[in-house]
Amino acid sequence: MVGLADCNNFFVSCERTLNPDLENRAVVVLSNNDGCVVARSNEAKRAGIKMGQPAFQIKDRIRSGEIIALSGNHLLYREISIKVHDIFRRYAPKTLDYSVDEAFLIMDGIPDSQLRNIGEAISANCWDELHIPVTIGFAQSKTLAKIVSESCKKRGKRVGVLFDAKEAYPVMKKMSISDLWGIGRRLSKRLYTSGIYTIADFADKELGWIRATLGINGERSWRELHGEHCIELSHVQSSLQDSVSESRTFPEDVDDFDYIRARIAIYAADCCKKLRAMGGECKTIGVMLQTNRFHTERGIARPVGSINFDEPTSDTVQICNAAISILNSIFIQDIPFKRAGVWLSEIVPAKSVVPSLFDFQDSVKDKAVRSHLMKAIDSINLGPGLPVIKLASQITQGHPGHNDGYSSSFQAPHK
DNA sequence: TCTGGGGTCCTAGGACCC
DNA sequence: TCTGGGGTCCTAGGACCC
Repeated sequence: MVGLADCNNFFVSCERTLNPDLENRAVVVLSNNDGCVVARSNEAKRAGIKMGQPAFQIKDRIRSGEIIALSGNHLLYREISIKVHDIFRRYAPKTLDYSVDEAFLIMDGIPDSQLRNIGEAISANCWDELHIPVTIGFAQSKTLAKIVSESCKKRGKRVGVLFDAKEAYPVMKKMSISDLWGIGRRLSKRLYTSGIYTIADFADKELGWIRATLGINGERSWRELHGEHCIELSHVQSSLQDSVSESRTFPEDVDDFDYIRARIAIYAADCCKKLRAMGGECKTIGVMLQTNRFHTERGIARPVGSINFDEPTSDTVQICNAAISILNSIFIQDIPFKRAGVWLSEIVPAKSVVPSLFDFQDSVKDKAVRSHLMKAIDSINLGPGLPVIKLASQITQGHPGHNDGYSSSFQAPHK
């Protein structure tokens, strides 16, 4: 059996731990630039606020006090997330951290009769110690566990256990196909045209048709609904991610090259910090620019470029230089951009890096010195907030009206 | 006027190999 | 005029998740 432990309305619940006045109120948490809704309390859901809804569409209801809107505090969420996952680990033989607010509990070797009690204990501990409400569903597959936990939330229950896949049928009949894990907006639209509206409709369809229409992922979902365990989460089991990235939407369209160059340098440096923190080095770096996807009158542009390094690296100086040279090659004069980002991929463990056959003695030594330099920078910049040490290329004058925690880094020439 | 960010996986098509 | 078959690898794009 596998369990899905899921925090209810996670970001809002985190905010409530700091401010009890938010209890029983319609509360939403907003994305970067206070752009759109990324978390809702039950009261906000009942008030008709949609996930991802642009904040400007509800600004009157926010101003009137009917809805409380908060800017995200992601450092807080990460801190609480770690504690919640620690509690999960106390009770499950093995866990797979799936997201900030969710984990799968692999209950191998635990008698079925104990599952409900374990679930109750986890939920009670999360509430007593952290004041975070958690719902847990147990079933024969991850997909079914998701369905069980979802249905528990709707009924206001904390724990659900499903021993036989067939018992899920009445619930699946009431759930839209778009609520099935692995079926998003596009695929559900396609399925509607074939007369599949509920998860039960999907489970009733013959497997051959599913395989031909949706490929291997559809087949896996179908099998999971019938109680077969077949979705693996390879990426969460390894300590090394496949890629890291940093990107931001600007508050306004920008065609100022120097401004964008400074952003790119900052994102690249932040990616490097993440990369070193997880003990990796990357072989590839990419840079991406995007025009405003809502202003399509003049068409949209999404220039991207990437570079492969001869040797895996996590050196901020080298990676920032590469990022800026990519930017130089993809930047388009006089086109206003709304978003920019940097990603690092083909990540390998730092230990396993073998010096190239053509690495002469000096460059090996140089690499060792640089590695010490990066460690020193990371330890000085330890912790949240603005970096103390950075490359000159990361310094920017900021941009009017832009406050994302970076712009204040350069205030006066004498600094 | 105002619309997020960070990830993973699969597939189709092209290049290349013998 | 006629011009093979089977395999791997890489990449871009599309789909999904929270």
